[in-house]
Amino acid sequence: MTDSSDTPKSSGIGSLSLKERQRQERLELILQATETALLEKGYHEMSLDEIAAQVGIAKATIYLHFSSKEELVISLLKRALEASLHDLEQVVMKPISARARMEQIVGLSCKGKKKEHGQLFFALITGTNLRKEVIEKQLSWGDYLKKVVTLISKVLEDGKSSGEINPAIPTELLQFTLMAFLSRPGMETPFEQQPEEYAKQVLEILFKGIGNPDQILNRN
Amino acid sequence: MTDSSDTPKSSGIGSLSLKERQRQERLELILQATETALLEKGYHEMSLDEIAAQVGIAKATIYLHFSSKEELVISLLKRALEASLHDLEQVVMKPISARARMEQIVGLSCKGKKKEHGQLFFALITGTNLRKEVIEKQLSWGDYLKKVVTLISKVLEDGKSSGEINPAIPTELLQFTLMAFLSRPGMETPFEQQPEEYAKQVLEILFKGIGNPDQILNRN
Amino acid sequence: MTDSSDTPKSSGIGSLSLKERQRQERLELILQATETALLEKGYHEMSLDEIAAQVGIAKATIYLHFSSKEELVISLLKRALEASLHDLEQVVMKPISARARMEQIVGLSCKGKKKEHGQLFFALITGTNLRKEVIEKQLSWGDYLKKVVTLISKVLEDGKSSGEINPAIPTELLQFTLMAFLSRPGMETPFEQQPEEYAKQVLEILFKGIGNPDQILNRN
Amino acid sequence: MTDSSDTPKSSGIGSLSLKERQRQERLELILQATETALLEKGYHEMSLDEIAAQVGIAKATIYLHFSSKEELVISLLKRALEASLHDLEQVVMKPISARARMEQIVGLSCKGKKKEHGQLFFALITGTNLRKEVIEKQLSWGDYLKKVVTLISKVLEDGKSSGEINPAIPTELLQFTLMAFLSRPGMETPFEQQPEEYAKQVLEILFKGIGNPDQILNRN
DNA sequence: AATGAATGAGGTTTCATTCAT
DNA sequence: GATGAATGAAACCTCATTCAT
Repeated sequence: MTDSSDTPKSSGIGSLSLKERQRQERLELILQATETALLEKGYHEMSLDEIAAQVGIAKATIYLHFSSKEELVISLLKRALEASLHDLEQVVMKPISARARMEQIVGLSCKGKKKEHGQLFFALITGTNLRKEVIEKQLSWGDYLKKVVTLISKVLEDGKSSGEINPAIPTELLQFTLMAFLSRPGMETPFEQQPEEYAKQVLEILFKGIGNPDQILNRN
Repeated sequence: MTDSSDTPKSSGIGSLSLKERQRQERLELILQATETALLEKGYHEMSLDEIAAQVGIAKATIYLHFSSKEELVISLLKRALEASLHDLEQVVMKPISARARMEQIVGLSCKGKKKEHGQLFFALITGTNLRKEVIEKQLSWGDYLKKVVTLISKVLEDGKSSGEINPAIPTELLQFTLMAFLSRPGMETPFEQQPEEYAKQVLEILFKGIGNPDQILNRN
Repeated sequence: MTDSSDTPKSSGIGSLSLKERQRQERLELILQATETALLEKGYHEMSLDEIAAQVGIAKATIYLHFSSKEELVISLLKRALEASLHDLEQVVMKPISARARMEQIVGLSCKGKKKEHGQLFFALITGTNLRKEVIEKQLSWGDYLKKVVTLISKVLEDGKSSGEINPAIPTELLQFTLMAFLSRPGMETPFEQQPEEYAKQVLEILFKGIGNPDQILNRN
Repeated sequence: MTDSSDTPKSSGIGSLSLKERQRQERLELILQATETALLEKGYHEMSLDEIAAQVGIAKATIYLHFSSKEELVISLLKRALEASLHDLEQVVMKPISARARMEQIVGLSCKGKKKEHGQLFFALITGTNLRKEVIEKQLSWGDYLKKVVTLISKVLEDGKSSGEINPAIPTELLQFTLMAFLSRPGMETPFEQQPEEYAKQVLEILFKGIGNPDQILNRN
């Protein structure tokens, strides 16, 4: 109902009124507290009482910004998804080789965690414990996935065009292969502390394969 | 408290008494209903009222088999984890090439779903929405992962020994690479309906890489 | 409904049939377990599961002897009340001085505890946590009290007749005074381990009072 | 959790804010309803549904004042114990004869009932049916008894010093004797409607004893 | 605008009691 | 006759949501 996009009531004075700025700050605090709680405990274990206490406001005040608990979380996740989509787009558009871009994409999925936009891509949703129904309908998860796939496809096609990537492999399969490295299966990645190093290694494998080069040479 | 491993009183007649068989059947029904509800709605959204109604028994009856909601779910998941570990072990021990075994392992993660032992590996836990604390303490998730990694490592080492797999790649990285294909990032795999075909393709990529063979040859 | 006074079905053989004797033994075990649990935990905290387990029978078997949990406890208490009334009567009828009998009555309230008939008199009911309604209607607590008072009155009247007790004191007041020493206010009595010694001391006080004899003499 | 000792935010206006006063009033209503139910039915038979209905509020509202059923009852009893201790202390400190004070102490145990602070002393706890464990741990019943005994001892020692009480009788025995009259054995006291008259009579007996004065005189 | 207070709906759990074998 | 199994009724407690101030 009430949304973060509410326009301030009086834009006459300079820019935003003091009240309005405070309001925005509070909204930000609520979202941050929610993010922390959500990643730590998941949707159901997290209570609005807790968040209000964390921010230092009354529980009812949350309802001035969001019409329900679900809307609060959805709103948070939407922002995160948009941000991750934005980041992904930035990388995809870079004027560098396809492999270099792929490396950065894999790196993206390791950074961030709770700091920047809350991990990246899939891992974000995984830990929330939201109903699938909600994820699909409210977050348009399907649409999100499609956009991600489209962006990634562009890089892959670029790779094929430039001769970096084997054009014989169907793009659909390449998509899935790359995306498999973007979520985490509940276990820590190796090189957890050095995402760049990790991404480099993954790409090396991805491109050269794990097969023994001797046998491959022999095969030809 | 009461567990599925309770041995029947074995009155010596034939096999299991009628009562005992009925008991086992109902326990199985409860577990199935729970699995369905768990995968569909997650731990919190699922209620015992619902499960009891589904099975056609009174809610209190569930407590004859499990001492709490948590124990019910934990018990279900434990069975599934053990089953998946068993399946994995079977494959690992087969006297076939490492690559063939890896192909079957990847295939395992696609089959089953709710049918056989409830998906496989990680995906199973992902959708439950159980508290991390519970997952670790009650399910020994850490131990489970270690066992999986150990089994997979065996195949990978075998591959290195037989010359199938590039020995220059650290096994730790190989482990993670393979496991990345065993969980699903919330999206359908391509060839969803033909796990074997899908597994074959993945292995092809995994071994040969996605790099353009021409360039690779040139690089040497 | 079913009561302990059930007559055996076939009294034809000698005395009681084997079955019947076993039945009586089991009933006794149930009552004992109930007494223990009742004194330890009170009516509500005590469960039939617990008692059945203690005796080593199925919970449903208890219902072959008593038609409800309440009836079981009532039955137990009734027996105890009757027994205590019997003991009291024995003492009252003894051909000894009133004071000696009073001493023994006070002593009665200290002995027994869980051993014999479960404490005595009031203390028994105090710890059970039964609804007052039940205590009155099912146990006829009022009738019980009346009988106790009547018996005690006899001793007191005897004391007055024999010149031991001051005839100027109303018997009603004497009754209450003596009975005050028959229940315990949730605290241990002094001389807890020597009821006889304790009873002797109480009687000494009861007869001579706690006033300073010098002043009393002076007063006259 | 929230306790009756929470200080109002004291907004500086006059005394307590309207909200705060209403809050206190309802808390008082809850406690009264609880007291009634507790004395009437005991801890287990009494339900929060019932109390809420009695007060005319929702069940959940009770949890705004007390974090659990147990805490509610404990809180009620604590207040009553403290009040009774306060009353006792007032009497003990009065600059009147020991006997006069003892008379008032006995009188205390008859007044009040549900009206003032909920009976007095022991009788209060007796009817609640709380687990012994709780009574001891949460209510510090042992400590309470000790304080009562200490206060009473003071009066008794005073009596010995002033020559009112026979110094040959051990104080410990005197304590118990007096306290025997402070609890009620489940029966009504005589002179129920005139506590002062009753107390006077008890003290008369307590001091002079029930022995026949003629015999006592003769004995000397 | 902000909040403290109130609540209704729902969930898990316990047990005395019944019934088919 | 004895029992294991099944159950219904009820209790406590939580929390997202609303409302009066």
